[in-house]
Amino acid sequence: MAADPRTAIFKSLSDPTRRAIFERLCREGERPVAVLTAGAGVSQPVVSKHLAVLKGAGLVSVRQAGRQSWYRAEPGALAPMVDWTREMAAFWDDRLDALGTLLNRMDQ
Amino acid sequence: MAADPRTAIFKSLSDPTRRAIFERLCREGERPVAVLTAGAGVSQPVVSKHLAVLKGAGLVSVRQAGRQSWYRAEPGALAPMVDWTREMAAFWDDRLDALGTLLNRMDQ
DNA sequence: CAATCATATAACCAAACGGGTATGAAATGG
DNA sequence: CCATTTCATACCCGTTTGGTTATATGATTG
Repeated sequence: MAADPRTAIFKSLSDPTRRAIFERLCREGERPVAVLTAGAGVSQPVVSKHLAVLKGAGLVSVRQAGRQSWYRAEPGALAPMVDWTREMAAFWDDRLDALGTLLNRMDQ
Repeated sequence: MAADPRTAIFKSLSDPTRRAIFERLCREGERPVAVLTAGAGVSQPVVSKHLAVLKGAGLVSVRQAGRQSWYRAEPGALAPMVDWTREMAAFWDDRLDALGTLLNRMDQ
């Protein structure tokens, strides 16, 4: 999709429909396309395209089982985004700017 | 911009030029538009528009000083994104799926 | 083998997006 | 008070995006 993995991740998650699909995969585990389509609010081809975008960003992977495609969330793919956030937070920390608030949230 | 704060944040950060502007504000602190334009690789009006988008997502704020507009990053505005990530990580944790990897990164 | 089911792809469309140039508006300075 | 600086806004343009319907492909089942 985008050369930069960060851009690919942010772009993938910036669409509500697509993010909702990813959320479902996080909550419910591996699911076939038909199940994801039910309740997505859009047509099956649209779901397939969203899944392709998420796959392009590495956020999901597919397992073929007969005529079904089982998609699953790939947790590790969010790492570049988390790292970037920590990087930004470090700058604020350095400048004693809004110190702690976000870091506390990240540290639990 | 977008009703959902998460969507607004992800969308704002999904453009490389816009994200670079935000990064500079995180690194360098408060800066006027002219300074941000230098090195942005795009024209001043484009920088102003990107800043407007970031402001719409709450990621930056402005302070007017004479004819200059000093923009600064707003750390706290990333909170919904961090919270969402933690939420997703919790699901993986619950399902003992790819446990730890990302959480370790988030917890330092 | 024919029919059907699950998914992906193609073709298409309207809207949003990221960029540009031109202009407006407000503050500053000679 | 006129010229200049600083920024935002308006307008335009090509591309991307998110959605649709129609169709192709591949696996299953009768």
